[in-house]
This record gives sequence, C-alpha cells and structure tokens, in this order.
Amino acid sequence: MTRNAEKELRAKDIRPSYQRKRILEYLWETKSHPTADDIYQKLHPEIPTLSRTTVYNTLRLFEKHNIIQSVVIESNEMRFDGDVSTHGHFKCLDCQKVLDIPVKDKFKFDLKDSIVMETHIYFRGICPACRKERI
Amino acid sequence: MTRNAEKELRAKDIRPSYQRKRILEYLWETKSHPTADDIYQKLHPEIPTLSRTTVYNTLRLFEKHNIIQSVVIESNEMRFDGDVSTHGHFKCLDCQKVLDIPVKDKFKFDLKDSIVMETHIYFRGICPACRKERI
DNA sequence: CCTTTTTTTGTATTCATTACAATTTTGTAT
DNA sequence: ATACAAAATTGTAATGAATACAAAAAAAGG
Repeated sequence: MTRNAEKELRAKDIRPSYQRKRILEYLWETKSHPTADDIYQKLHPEIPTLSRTTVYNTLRLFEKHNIIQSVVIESNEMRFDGDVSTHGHFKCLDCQKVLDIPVKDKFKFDLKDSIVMETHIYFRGICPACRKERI
Repeated sequence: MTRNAEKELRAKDIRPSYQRKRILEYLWETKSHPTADDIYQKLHPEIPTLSRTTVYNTLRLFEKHNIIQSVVIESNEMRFDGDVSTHGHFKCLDCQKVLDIPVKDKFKFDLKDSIVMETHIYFRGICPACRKERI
C-alpha cells in the first residue's frame, strides 16, 4: 500500500502544492527522523527554488494537523517523523541516529485528573550496530 | 533529611563554590523544573555578581556528573531537575508548568542489543488545575 | 606572600527557528 | 482567456537559547 500524499493532504483541507507533497512523501519514505535542514538539503537539488522557510512552514502546518509529529530529544534539534502512531525512539550517542522503538500498550498512567494529549518516550544509549563495532 | 550540597559536591570531586552550592540547593528545593535563565533570575538578587555563563557552565558540569538531569520537552527550552531518579514529566499546554509523574517499573523494553543509558518519558496536555479552571 | 590552578565573569558568536514583507502561484468569477 | 483576490512560497532580517573565548577574580598549595 503506497499512500497518496495529494489525497491525504486534500482530506485535511491542505492544498497539495508540489513542495508540500514532496516533503510529506520524503517523510513517509525515510525512517531517519530528519531535521528541517536535512529535508531542505535532500529536496533542494530536486526543487531548486525551495526555501528553508517553506520547509519550516510546511512542517509546522503538518504537525498542527497531525500529519507528522516532531521528535525532540536534544534541545537544539527538532526532528520530524511521518509516522504519527505512538511509538518510542532511541537515539544512539555514537552514530547520532534515531531509531524507532515499538512500544506496547502497557502505558496506563494514573493521570486521571489530567488530559493527556501526547505521550513521548525515548531512550539514549548505544545502538546495536555501534555496540558491535566496539567489539 | 536535608541534603548537604557541599558534601555531595565534594563527594563528586567538584569544588563547592558558593555559586555551585546555591544552584544545586535551588534545584533541590524547587519542583518547577526551571530553565537556566529562571535559575539566573532567581539567584541573581542574592548573588549580584552571578553571570548567566556560570549558571550554564554549572548546569552542564552537574549534568555530566549525574547530579542533576536536563528535561527537554520543547526544542527551544532546556529545563533542569535536581531529582535524577527515573520519573516522567507532564507539561501543561495551558499554564506551561512541568509536573513530575511517578512512573512504575513497567518499563521492560526489548532493547536487548542496545545499551540503554537514559530513559525519558513525558506527556503533554492539560494539568488538573487548568482543567478545573475550564469548568 | 607568591605562583599556579581553578572558577567566574562579560562579551562575542553560533545556529536553529521564527517574523515579516515582497513575490509568485493558484483559484474563482467575470 | 483575463482580471482579481486569496494563498503559498521565497529571501532576508530578527530572535533567543546556548556556547566559545579570553580576561579577571578567587582559591589552593607551597
């Protein structure tokens, strides 16, 4: 099942401009949790007129509409994830990569007097690949 | 049990200067998860010569020695917590406060091939107080 | 004291993100 | 098609938290 960016944007009443479609498609096809600048660097060759501001605007728009989610692990970098389902992240302190972690539904917190709108879980450590390299 | 900042710093081979002691004591006595600037604003009247750089340096030093932990929820604000035990946080999107959330030991993640050094859990939503106000 | 090391401080810099205004593109009605 | 209005994109300027750096001050150890 290949998702249709144009359709899904229209469904949220967002005009499917070329830039928006490509940004969304890129977030769907990568699992690297890119930063806004990563996305700009990746798409700039293909869309020469693309501006960083458009990338930032678009990401903010998408997040507001729950089409993507932002992943904040370091205070100086905002990463983006095309998968909005609740899942955890693992940041490797060696290679700096951010990996997805399946998180079961064991999350029943006693926050009965609060309204929980978002749940974020992440770990920091050494990923399997880097661990192997260390022998 | 009142903890002794001077002692605990010495135990970690950190010279207990007045600035360092007061920063640590302040983090112990507050549960507000202040930013570096919050800490500066709070201690500045009492220590007129205090500089923001000292606050930043000290916080980084403390975190490296696992005396405090940083709490990153928004990408543009780093907060600090004098409680280094594993616990969750809840950020209220109304009043912006960050509250502690006790987190049981139900966290057994299948990360067997990784080395997990830090676990972070936080929620975003509306806190009990703000929820009541909304009636 | 005097010298060396450590800590603190103020200023300058960095860098991701946002603000803003101008330009371009798109949608709609004539 | 053409003109007009609305929306999206763009480039530049501004913001602001965090860091770099070097000088001044304080502390340690003879």
